[in-house]
Amino acid sequence: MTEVRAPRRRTNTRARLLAAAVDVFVERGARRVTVDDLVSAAGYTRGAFYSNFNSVDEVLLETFKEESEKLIAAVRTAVADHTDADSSGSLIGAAFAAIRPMQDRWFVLQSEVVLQSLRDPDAREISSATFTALSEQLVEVVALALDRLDRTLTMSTDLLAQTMMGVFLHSITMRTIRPDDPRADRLLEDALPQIIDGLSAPRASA
Amino acid sequence: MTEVRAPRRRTNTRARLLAAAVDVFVERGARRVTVDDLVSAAGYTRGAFYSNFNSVDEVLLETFKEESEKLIAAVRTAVADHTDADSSGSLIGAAFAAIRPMQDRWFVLQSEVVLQSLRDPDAREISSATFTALSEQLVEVVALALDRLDRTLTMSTDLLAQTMMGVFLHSITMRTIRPDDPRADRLLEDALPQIIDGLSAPRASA
DNA sequence: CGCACTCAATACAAAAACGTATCGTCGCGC
DNA sequence: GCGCGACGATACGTTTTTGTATTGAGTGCG
Repeated sequence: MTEVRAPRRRTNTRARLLAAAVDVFVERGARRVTVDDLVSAAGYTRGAFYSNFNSVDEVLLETFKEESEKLIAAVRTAVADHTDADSSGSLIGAAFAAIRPMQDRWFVLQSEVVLQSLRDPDAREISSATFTALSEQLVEVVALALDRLDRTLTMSTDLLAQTMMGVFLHSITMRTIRPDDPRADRLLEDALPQIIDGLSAPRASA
Repeated sequence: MTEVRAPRRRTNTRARLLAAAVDVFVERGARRVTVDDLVSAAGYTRGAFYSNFNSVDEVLLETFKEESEKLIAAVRTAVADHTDADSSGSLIGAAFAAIRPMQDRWFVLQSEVVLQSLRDPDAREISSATFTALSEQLVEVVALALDRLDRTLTMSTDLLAQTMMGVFLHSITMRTIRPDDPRADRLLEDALPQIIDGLSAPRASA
C-alpha cells in the first residue's frame, strides 16, 4: 500500500494543484484560501506552488477557466447526444440536466471571478469569454429546440439566451440560499418553458 | 477648518463604520478587507472596531442588510410615487430606474453574502430574507403594472418575480463584466417587457 | 549507469493581520 | 462644572501568511 505518486512533471503538478483548488475554493470560500491550503489539499508543499503559479488569484482564474470549459463541453455533448434521441423541447431540460452535477461548484467560482472582474482585467477577460461561450451554446440549444417544435422566436435569440442565463443563475442562487425551497427548481422546470412558449409562435408551415 | 467630529456615541460610530464599509468592500473586494481597512476608511482605529463588532464578516452582513433595506425602500417609494403619475407599464421601468444608482454596489455585497451563505447560517438567513422581501416587492409591482394594462398573468406571479430577479441580476453581472456591451441594458429594457407580454393576456373585460 | 537538469521540499526572514489589555478622554447626568 | 461610566486610542505580543533562497531528489537522456 505504498503511495502512488504521479511522475514529477510540471504539467502534472499544475493539474493536481488546479484540481484540488476547486474544492478548496468552494469549501473555504476564496476569501480565506491561502497558499498552504491549496498545496496541502493537493499533497504538495509551498515550493511546488511558487514554482507553478504566482498568486492565489491566478489559480482561481485558471480554475474557473477549466471548470467553465468542462461545463460548456457538457452542454455541447448533451445536445449532440439528444439529437437522435427522443421528442421535443425537453432538449433544454436535457441541457440543464447535463450540467446539474457541476453547476453548484461552477457557480461559486463564477461568482468569485465576476467579483474580481471589478478590479482585475484578467478576470474580466475570462468571465467575459466564458459568458459569451455559454450564451452561444444556449443560442444553439434554443434554436434547435424551437426548430423541433416547429415554432419560431418572436424575440432575439441572443436576448432569450441571456434571459435563460439569468434565470439559470438565479435558480442556483436560490438553491444556495434556501436549499429546501422548491421554487429554485420550478424556476427551471416550470418558468423557463413558459417563458419560451410565450416568446415564440407556431411557424407558418410551408 | 477644524475637523468636524461626530459625538462619541456608540450608534454613531457603528453607523460611520458601516457606511464606510460599503465602499471598502466594493473597492477592495471582501476578500482583502482587513480590520484596519475598515477603521481607517471611517476615521477610527482598531479599538473602535472591536468595541463594536467581532469580525469583518459580521460587518459585511450588517452592511448588506442595511443596503438591502435602502434598495427595497427605493422600490417601494418609486412605486408609490408612480401611482398617480403617468400611463402604463413603464412602472416596472420606473422601479428599476429607481434602484439604478445603488444597484452596482448592492450587487457586490449581495454576491459576497450569497457566497458566505454556503458556510454561514447567518449569511443564509439574511440573504434569504432579503430575497424574499425583494421578490415580494416585485410581485406587487408586477401585479400593479399588469392591472393598469388590463392584462392578466398566465404564470404564477411569484415565479415571474423570480424570473425578473434573475434577469435583473444577470444584467448587472453583464455590465460588471462588459461595461460597454449594450446588451446588459437591453435585457432590462427590451427583454423584460417582451417576457411579461408573452406571459400575460388581455383581461376579459366586465 | 551516470550525468545534467528540472522541479518540488525545506527552512527562513519579513510582513501583515489579529485580538487584547490598558490607558486616556469624551459625554452625560447630577 | 464635576465625576462617573462608556467608548475609542494606543501599544503590544502572537499568529498567520507570504515570498525567496537553498537544498535535495526524481527524470530522462546519452
